[in-house]
Amino acid sequence: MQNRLEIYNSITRSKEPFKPLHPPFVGLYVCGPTVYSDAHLGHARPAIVFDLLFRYLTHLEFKVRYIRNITDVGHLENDADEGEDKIEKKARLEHLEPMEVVQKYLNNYLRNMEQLNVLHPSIEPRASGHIFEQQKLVKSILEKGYAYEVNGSVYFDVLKYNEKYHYGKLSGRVLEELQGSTRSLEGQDEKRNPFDFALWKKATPEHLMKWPSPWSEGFPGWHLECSAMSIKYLGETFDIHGGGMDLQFPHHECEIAQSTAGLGKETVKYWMHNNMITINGQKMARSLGNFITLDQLFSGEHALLQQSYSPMTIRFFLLQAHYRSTVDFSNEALQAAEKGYRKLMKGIETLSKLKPSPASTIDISSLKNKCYEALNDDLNSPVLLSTLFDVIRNINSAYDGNEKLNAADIDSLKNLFSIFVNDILGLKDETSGKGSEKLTGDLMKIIINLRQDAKSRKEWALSDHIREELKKAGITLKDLKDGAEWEVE
RNA sequence: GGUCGGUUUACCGAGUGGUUAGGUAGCGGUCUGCAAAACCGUUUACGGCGGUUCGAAUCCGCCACCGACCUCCA
Repeated sequence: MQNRLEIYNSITRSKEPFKPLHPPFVGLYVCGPTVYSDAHLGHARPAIVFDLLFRYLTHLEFKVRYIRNITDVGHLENDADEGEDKIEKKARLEHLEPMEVVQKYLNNYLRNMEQLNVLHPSIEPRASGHIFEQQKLVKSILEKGYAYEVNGSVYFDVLKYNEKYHYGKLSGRVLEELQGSTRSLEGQDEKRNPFDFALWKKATPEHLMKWPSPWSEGFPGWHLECSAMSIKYLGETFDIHGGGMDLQFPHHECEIAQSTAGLGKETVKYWMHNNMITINGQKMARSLGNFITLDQLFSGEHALLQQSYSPMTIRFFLLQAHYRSTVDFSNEALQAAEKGYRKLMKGIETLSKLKPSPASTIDISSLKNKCYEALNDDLNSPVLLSTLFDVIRNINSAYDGNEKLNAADIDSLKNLFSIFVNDILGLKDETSGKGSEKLTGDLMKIIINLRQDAKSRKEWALSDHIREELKKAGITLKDLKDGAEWEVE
């Protein structure tokens, strides 16, 4: 099983057998968010996709070091390497320190990830904490002659790089074509070519987040942090680098160029890219303003939402599609996912209630293999789920007495769901815990309504009896002008 | 304009050159005091036009439409 995993490598545009560089160790780096506003549905996608990969590799007994960075510096608001820093802009708008903005939205992002049952990566490094490493890489690139300094800023020399290496190999860009199509922008006169990109930017006087360097008081270019931090924690060559498809160009292309120029060799073996969430057929993105935040999904408070959707519904919804396909948001699709998710959870509960028969009428011997085959085929979670639903139907049939399962088969099915549903897909039953609060509320509503009926019929003995019994159970009932409220002692 | 990807039954969404994906919804039935759940059955599709083939939704070509990237972006 262990060596059968195939993953789609963006750089070769084909599925390849996964062979770690140094088994049993696996290095995995994924581009995390820039924390300057609430996380939206689009942020959940890579988090869940690579959580699935992390969980599966761990299940296969690889020793995975999973790095997911937090970008807290260096993202400029406007066109290429010019304009205001996004975090600083938000800080100005909200009257906060830039690092306060970062902390606020980072906390929120991490809370959302926990709600989605996304495991914490091994390390969650922040760009601002790795300025030294980034400067070191800039120095190395300068020494090798692939960068130039102008007025305290350092730019990567793409043309020079392309003489020896291949700029555009990941995204399929051809430099001559880029030359024609790259927009000419204001304030780019420092660059030798419009497709050159900043490694270090000299800060303007009003810029808040800046650090001393040999070139100027300034800040690192956006692409640099991932190169520097992946090298620091995973080494000069590592296994997998992931992220959203929208990062393929220019971000990942520039990363490849920087790392290759600085180290003289390729760093990443497998590039994996998850596809986008769309809404009305268009990409969901902060900059397009068509996003729904995760908090809004969980609470239902958004004009486009007909209801709230639980974190596990969202997780199930995303796992029902393959990670390289786009997923279009709609209430209809989410409601279907909610019901499907509940059916799965209920089926697992039914399994635990099943009474063993002497012999089974269902052959479950090939199930586990089918599940592994689905995952081994480039993490095909939809096919895995379809296999699991076939099992659910069998379990329900057995519960209805149409099929039979013996004790050993019931045990191995329990084991199967524990592995694939809980451990690998990361789906958990959320009807207990948080759900029980809702249940209590609903129960109380029923009791209170019954008591109101009794009161309206002047059945005071009964209504007092209900109140007393609730008191014994630790619930205080308070009659209001119309209706009643209650609280637990 | 360039590069890349997509178009599947009512909706979502997999997939393979010839055999039921799965979920949701609908319809009929079983069960049931009613309802719900569950089960069984059912509706059976692959953008258009050509080509290859004994056979294509699956391979090739052309066309149409949609999208992503070419600015920041998950």
